[in-house]
Amino acid sequence: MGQDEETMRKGPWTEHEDFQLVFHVHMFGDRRWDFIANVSGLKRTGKSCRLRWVNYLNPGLKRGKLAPHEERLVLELHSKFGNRWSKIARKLPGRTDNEIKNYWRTHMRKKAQEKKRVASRSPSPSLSHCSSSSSVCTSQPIIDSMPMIETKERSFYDTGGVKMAPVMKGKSNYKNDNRKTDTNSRASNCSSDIQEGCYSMDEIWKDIGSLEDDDDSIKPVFDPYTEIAPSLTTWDNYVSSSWMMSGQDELSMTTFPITSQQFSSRL
DNA sequence: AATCCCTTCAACCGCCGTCTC
DNA sequence: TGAGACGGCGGTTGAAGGGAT
Repeated sequence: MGQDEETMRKGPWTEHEDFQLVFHVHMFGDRRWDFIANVSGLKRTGKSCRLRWVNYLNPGLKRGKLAPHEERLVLELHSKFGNRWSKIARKLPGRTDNEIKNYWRTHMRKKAQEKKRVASRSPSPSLSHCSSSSSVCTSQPIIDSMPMIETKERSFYDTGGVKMAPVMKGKSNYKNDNRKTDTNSRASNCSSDIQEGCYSMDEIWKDIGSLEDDDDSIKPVFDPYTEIAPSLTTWDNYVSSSWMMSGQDELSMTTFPITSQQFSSRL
């Protein structure tokens, strides 16, 4: 990799970075992450790009709480596969391994706490207790040595309704971005708009679509919604003809087909 | 109103398997 | 066939939100 480790950005992604990543995945497919990391001008590792895409930006992702049938499926599959999160995730379209892993940790911990509480209250040593609303009991230990912290009682399946916007959840997804200094852009108001889903990925995709309409020099090589990666031929043709790869390594923001200004004006 | 504590989840790390040369 | 590069996976961490006190 051409990028110096120390110049690599870490931490939360900004809207602009997301936009860049989405654009480049749209162009090149979701396979060659190191290439995308270099070409996009993002100071991120290929790994980081992949993770952001897989766990957050992929348009095929479902957002919000797991449906009851999904919860049951997770329980069933976990009893079958254990902590093979990616394997479990594959059975739940639109859900990521990270999401399921987090779900398992938080909800199983709750369930374990509840179990513990019930056990300590009831003199009965019965171990057949299952969470009141759960129809599935796992046959193996619930938690892998999870620390038990006594908390307020709450039902394991306390769904409480989905109150988050499709993409922007309760808290901002752009923790350390520079919108505070960019007072003119729509992004500058984003944090207050977040509850209303200020700028969802749908919108980003829409924008990318309209950009392509505007400028016929930018053509996707695959349809992100079909998740078909570009063929190698297309890829190579594209690379050799569209980008001036002579400088290699660094196709920086100057070659990014959308300028920062255009980007902010679209926000 | 201020502070504390708990919960959530995005993102990082390290390891391992696969691919490419 | 071996080495290096890369991608995928599971475990873990830490920032931020929000409820409780």
